[in-house]
Amino acid sequence: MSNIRDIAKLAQVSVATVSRVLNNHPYVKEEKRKAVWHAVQQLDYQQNINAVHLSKGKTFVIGVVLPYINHPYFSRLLEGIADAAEANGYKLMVIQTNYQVDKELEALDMLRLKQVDGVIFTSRSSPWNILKEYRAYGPVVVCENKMDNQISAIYIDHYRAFQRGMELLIQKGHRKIGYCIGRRKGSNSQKRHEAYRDQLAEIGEPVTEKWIFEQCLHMEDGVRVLREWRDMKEAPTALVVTNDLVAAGIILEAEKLGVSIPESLAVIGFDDQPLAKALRITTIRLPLPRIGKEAFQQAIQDLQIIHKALPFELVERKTV
Amino acid sequence: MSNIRDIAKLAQVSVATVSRVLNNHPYVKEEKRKAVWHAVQQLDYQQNINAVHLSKGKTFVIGVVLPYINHPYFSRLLEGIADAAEANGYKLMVIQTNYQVDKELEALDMLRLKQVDGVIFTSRSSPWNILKEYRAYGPVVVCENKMDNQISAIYIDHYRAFQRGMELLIQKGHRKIGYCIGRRKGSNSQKRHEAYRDQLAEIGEPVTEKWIFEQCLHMEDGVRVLREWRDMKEAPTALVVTNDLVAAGIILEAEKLGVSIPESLAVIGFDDQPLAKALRITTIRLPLPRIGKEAFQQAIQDLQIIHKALPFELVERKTV
DNA sequence: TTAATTTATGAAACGCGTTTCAGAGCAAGG
DNA sequence: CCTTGCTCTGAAACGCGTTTCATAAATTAA
Repeated sequence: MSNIRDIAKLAQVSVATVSRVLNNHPYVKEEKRKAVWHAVQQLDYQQNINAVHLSKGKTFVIGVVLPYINHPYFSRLLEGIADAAEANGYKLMVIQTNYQVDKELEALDMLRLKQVDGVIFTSRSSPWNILKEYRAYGPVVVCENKMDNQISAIYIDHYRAFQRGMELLIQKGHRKIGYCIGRRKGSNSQKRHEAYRDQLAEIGEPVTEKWIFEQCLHMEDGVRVLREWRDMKEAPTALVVTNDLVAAGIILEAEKLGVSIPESLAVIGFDDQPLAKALRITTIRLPLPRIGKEAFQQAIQDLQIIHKALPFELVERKTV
Repeated sequence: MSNIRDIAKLAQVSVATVSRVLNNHPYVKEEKRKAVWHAVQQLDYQQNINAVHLSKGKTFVIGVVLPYINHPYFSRLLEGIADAAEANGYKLMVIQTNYQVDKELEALDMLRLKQVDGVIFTSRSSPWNILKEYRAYGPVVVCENKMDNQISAIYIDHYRAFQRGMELLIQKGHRKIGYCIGRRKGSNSQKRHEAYRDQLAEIGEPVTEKWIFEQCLHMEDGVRVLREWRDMKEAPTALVVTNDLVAAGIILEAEKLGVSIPESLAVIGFDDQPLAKALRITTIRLPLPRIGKEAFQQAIQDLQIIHKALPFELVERKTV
């Protein structure tokens, strides 16, 4: 393996000149330029990017933490991030956390150790003050509605989005409404719960804990929910399902068990995945790739801390 | 930012000793050890991992190239890789290529420039000799049936898997059989075509080009296929669909248009995604996470070049 | 008691590209 | 003719952790 000094020697110039040539800097005589390139060929020189990273103090890599890679919500988010990264000449380091705090910490440590220039949290378990602490080492961007003057946030206003879903159901005459969620903690989930609570209060209905289905992430969870729903003595007439995949599971299982949707049970999903369209699921469309894109932009250029809510959109189809 | 030399000065030891302490090497007097840790605290020392990478000539990062992040086939593969990486203390650099050769080259360049210790190709567009060329810079692992004594391959025997699907259809009496594929080139696709051709020859049927549907990756493509199928003067009675998502699109669209499955059209999918189970799609189950896991193992330890086919399994449900 | 080990430590070299700064040479401006 | 102001170069410093090698000191084995 030859290095820049070998090139300098062979081309009879200084390493500074070699560096200039390799990086296309001006102020190098044409003949020296040629001599350098010639030497590069001759010695089959390969740059060691780690030396560049060390020297520049920058890597052009962004860390992305996400709980599950194989979930369309996060896949689409990641896709948006990846497209933006590609467009800006950045690479991505992907950390799958399963919501384990120590994995999230690993991602933050990459920032501290200068392995990445910034970190995007698509979701998290770690307490907020940890993120703030690591903010000192570089940009940290989250995808949730959290106002903090040190950390940028690109998010969906999940309170309003959930509210929109509730409104639709209420407007259609539903009063017994439940919901499905991935997990209870997490600020996005909390916002949704608040919307749920407030909307029910609006119509004078109490919150029924049994109608809140947790651990809803995949299709199988929807199947589980529908079965539980069927076995309830007092069951809701409508469900807000914070994820199309779960909504699809519910709907397909309902079909199998002869439960008519939306007559016996109205379902509204979230995300507007292709699956939702195929199954004609009424859903709240979220601009996931765009969240990813804007979060990325903020991760590489966090000069101004921003908190930006992106718009959602109700897509009415056949399940409400 | 303090560095190891500042620590050495403050602790009144040499940098070598500091390094030993930080890495828990033996042969350091307890008092010096304490002095070093004390200095580390005092100066709030943070290691610069880029210097470590430079010095060690290794980064504990593996590059993963995949055409589409947001596709369950690749998501599941990536998930397997990510789990294995996590278990082995490695990080992943993910490169989404959209099958563009220049993006694939970027991934290979990371290997050349020592940014990653190895590269896994879950799929590719680049010519084989390019991979071979870059093999000199480190392990390159592919997920396709390709025998080359320099590059390891962890794959499904797509010839046999496709054959298995065809056999089932033929056994059920089908003779007019078409298939759906993501793209025609790509060695996995070629193997499948060969199986298709050979199985048809077996029953004395010709290959009908019109019954080969390309660009089938997403649900929408399945919708498109079903519509095209419906408008055919002479249409196949069965389709081998190399991806459950597309199979689902076909089935859901068939339902909408009143086409009965499997009576009017038999469909066999691939992968066995949760969606296939939910829609009761007969499919060939592929061990995607396991491919990812084994490919990863090979990427970090490619002492022996191997070519390993992993087993698939026919899962009979209701669409054939 | 002497030889052979083991423990402990630091200087220096190694991995390697970037960038600053001083200085030289040369052309354009006044 | 003299002063700015480019153009062009290289020495040296900078970013920073790891590892080898020589050496000294302390044990243990013989």
